[in-house]
Amino acid sequence: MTKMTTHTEKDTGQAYHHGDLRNALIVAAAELIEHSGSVDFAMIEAARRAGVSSAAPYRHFKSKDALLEAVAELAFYGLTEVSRKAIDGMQRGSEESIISLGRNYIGYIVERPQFYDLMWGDHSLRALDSGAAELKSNGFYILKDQVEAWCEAAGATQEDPQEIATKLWASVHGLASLALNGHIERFSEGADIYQLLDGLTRTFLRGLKQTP
Amino acid sequence: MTKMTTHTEKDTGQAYHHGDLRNALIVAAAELIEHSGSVDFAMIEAARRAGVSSAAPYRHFKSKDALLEAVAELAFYGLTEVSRKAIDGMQRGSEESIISLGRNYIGYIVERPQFYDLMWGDHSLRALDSGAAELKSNGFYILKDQVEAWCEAAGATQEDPQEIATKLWASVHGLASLALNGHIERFSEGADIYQLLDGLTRTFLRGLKQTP
DNA sequence: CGTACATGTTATAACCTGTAACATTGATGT
DNA sequence: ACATCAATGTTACAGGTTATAACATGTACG
Repeated sequence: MTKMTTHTEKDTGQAYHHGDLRNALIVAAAELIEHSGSVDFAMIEAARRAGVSSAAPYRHFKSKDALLEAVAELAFYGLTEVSRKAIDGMQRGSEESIISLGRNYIGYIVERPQFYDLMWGDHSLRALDSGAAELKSNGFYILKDQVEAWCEAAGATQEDPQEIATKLWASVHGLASLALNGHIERFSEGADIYQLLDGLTRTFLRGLKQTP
Repeated sequence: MTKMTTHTEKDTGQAYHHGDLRNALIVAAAELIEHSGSVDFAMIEAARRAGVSSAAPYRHFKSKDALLEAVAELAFYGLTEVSRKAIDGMQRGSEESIISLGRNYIGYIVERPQFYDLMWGDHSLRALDSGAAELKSNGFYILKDQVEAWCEAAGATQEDPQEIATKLWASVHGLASLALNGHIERFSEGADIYQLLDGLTRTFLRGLKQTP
């Protein structure tokens, strides 16, 4: 049913009554979240932005949570996009490309603090059943591909690349999460989060190259 | 009406009509969160559990958010407690004690998924001004102490122990966070999260011991 | 054309937060 | 004791929110 975020309407955008209300609501909700800093906006506000009545959104979304889930999907789509760009032109499997992915990941989250809860908060708990899970996973496979190449080059084949990628992902995700809560600044005074990312990644990869 | 006569209060706890309504409400809220799995309970429900009317809670908490913040503080207090126990009797600065702290941290989070948003979600963004920030930090210093001892023993003094602790914390926190979202199971099928923690920590520490 | 159906509107039920006005009780000074 | 006061609790309610029901309309399509 939910086929990504696109309605696959006529290209004019003025087909039915509104034309593209579903997408208009997603955009309106995203703007409201970005502006107000939280998901505590009223449905009628999103509807108003789209120029429809308060009940109209419920023709396209079963609940407010469903609308928020659609916004989250949009955010994950954007994350995948910028991730691809982050390693564009870089050598596959280089430490620099892995770090670039991490830097990009952190930047995406830190610059959109309002969306963190949407993407990894309680909403994501309920959203595992929908087809959106695949969308959320795309970014991981970009990282996994780089890690696989790195493993081949480094000869560290005793560990599963998928597991290594998961560990790297978790580390970077943790840095971003703590940064949002202000913990990075509090404990590592003056330490740039990107510097922490760089050091953490290189140390971890160095540890991998060692034969225990 | 109800005679809750548990008097374990400090100076802050008043013993007037109810006796300990503030704490009773915190406990009631925590139970409701644990039971329903989210913070979407009604204030009147917490009030009912404490045996008071719907408006009574507002004599002790300015808003529902304030009550949730108090619950979060309780959760952080509990985390610090179990963290202390996790390294009880272990050798200070050993890899095992660091891993034990991580295992304990992950366990605490994974066993209380309902509390994650409360502790690290959007609420924590607004709560940095209150004195609760210190309470939230106590757990970190337990880790930092172990890392400092580890650094001395390992002779890896070229990096700031506080920074190392921050990196370790971020890694473990990321693992816990991803586990809550079901990502660990999805990508590292069959991989126990505690096994990931163990491997990640040991690899990172091994990388630290290497002179770059 | 005319019917079917998706889409949008108005009205409204049910619920929730937080405040106002009033009631009660324990503490305190004399 | 007694009066008084401030803290605590209660009832009533204003304002706002989600979601549904009943109704209306325009688009597609035979």
